[in-house]
Amino acid sequence: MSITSDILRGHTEAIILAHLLEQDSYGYQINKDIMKKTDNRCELKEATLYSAFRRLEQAGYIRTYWGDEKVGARRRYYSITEEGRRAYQVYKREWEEAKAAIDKLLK
Amino acid sequence: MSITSDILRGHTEAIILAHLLEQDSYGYQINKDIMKKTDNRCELKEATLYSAFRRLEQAGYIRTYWGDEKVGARRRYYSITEEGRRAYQVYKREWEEAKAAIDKLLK
DNA sequence: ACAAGATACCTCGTCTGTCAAGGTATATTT
DNA sequence: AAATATACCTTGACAGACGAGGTATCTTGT
Repeated sequence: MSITSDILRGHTEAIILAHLLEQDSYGYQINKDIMKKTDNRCELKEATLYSAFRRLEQAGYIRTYWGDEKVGARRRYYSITEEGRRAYQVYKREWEEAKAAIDKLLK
Repeated sequence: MSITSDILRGHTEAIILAHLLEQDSYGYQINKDIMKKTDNRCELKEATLYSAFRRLEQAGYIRTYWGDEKVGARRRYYSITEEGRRAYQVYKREWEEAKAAIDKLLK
């Protein structure tokens, strides 16, 4: 069973930042990683992903640069900024709180 | 800190059903209960609540009737149906899965 | 007596994130 | 030569949340 987008909603940015915390990456790869890590239960659709990238960049949480692939399609890499790291900590704490609250409500 | 609506989104219906599992209730009361149970961290806004009621009724998960208050404002009560109970179990399982998945993604 | 606040219901229109559908280009496999 | 995988992107529609507004009743403080 896959996880509905309404449940994932609001976590997209945190999920992306969490990935960039480990290492710089690019859209296609991030997408694949998320699916793999969750046994295909979470899938961020491309359009969703790219709009999240725009928001994160706008907010100054990520920076972007083009990879220098000699071969194959070009890749746009993303890296997390200091501000992004701080934002991630907030997202993370929000998640912990939300988790506790929802657990209390869904007995 | 309060929980953003984007994080709560997708759980509204489950939260309402969970309440009706315990006992029949009405909008205003449900709203208060949710806030109390979560120390004011979760607040479903009225408009949100009522639109969820409409959806749940449409889906056949809840039934509604007017209370017979002799005094005070009239109350519209909601009660969960058998179908609603089954739906709740699905919502609940979805939540457990989503929780596990997001926990994996937000290290 | 009157105002303010709490209880209780509701609707309309706006906003925002998701995503289906469409597009481009390159490399590899059949 | 066609299909598949990699890799990027945009547009427009949709759905859920909610701010702002409304109605009516009862209680409390002054």
